[in-house]
Amino acid sequence: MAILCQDADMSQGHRPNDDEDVLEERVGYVLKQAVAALRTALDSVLRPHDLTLPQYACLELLGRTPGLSNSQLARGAFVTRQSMIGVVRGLQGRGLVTRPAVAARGRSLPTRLTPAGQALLRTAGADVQDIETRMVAGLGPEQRESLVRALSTCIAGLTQDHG
Amino acid sequence: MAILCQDADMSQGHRPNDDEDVLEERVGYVLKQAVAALRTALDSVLRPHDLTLPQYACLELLGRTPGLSNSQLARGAFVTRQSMIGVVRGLQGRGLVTRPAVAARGRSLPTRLTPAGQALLRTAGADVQDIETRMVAGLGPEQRESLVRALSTCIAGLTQDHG
DNA sequence: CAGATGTCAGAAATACTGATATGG
DNA sequence: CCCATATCAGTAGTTCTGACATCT
Repeated sequence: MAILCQDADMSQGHRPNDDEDVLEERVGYVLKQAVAALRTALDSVLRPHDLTLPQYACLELLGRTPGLSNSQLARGAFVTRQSMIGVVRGLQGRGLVTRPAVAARGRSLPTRLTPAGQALLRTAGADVQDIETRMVAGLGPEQRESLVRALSTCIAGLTQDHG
Repeated sequence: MAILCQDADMSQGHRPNDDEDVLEERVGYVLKQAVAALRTALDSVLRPHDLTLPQYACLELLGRTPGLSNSQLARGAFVTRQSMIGVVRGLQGRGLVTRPAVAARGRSLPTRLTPAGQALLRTAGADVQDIETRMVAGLGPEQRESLVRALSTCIAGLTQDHG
């Protein structure tokens, strides 16, 4: 049991022992805590740009890979397809992305950044980059590498088949 | 820029170079991916117990520290106070937690597990423990320790003051 | 007075479920 | 037929914002 709990006043009545299974419990806990902190920091720098995190993620994905479909964007931004429909429409209404009205091939409607979308991605992206830089500022290159490797191992353990 | 994106078909047009700033970008990315995988796994084992993740987090927090207030539970479960009100009421309606109607001291209404809540926490907690065990199964003890340390460093970098 | 807490209300974004339809 | 896609509808849980009252 672990996953969650914070610094409130958990000090009373718990007192981890620095060993046992406490360690493995804390992995899920600090994982969630780290993402919460990252989320808060990103929200604060995205707000001045009038962008939510899913919206920014959408822009970044399109800047990296133009022409992604709605489903691809949804998977990439960790939201449902239904939610991504609203996100893309919001960006479309602000003239940040374009989308063909009819599919040229299949059902996919490839979305692309407009010049305005590219400009916003550049400015907002710089602020986001600052956050990420600050996040890993306390880690050396090899520590960052092992962090990414360890997290990838965790992901693999969670997503593999088992029963 | 990074934070997000998944395995879809990002292979076209990106091709990370294994060096440069790509690494630091991937930290936010794999972080989010790991939490998403963890969330999915937890949801699936919690569903048979008729528990959402916030509900389970609430039970676990109360099992660890009986008598927590609504605000403390909210912080610990990474949800807002308003959301935790609904979570606690749901658990209260199922007879899993108890809460005094009036505050004995101050405004805090300390919540505690009922015997039924303790029993459910034991059974559901075992399933959750399995998930966490599977998540870190591919890591050695020292790798788990350095993972927790690295994440804590990231949290510190994100939460410290800066202008 | 400031600060933490408990609660309420309304608007907005999101998730979940289920359903329909098209295309490979 | 199977699967991925795009989209819609309804319900529910969550967030955000703002507000008010109580207690330390």
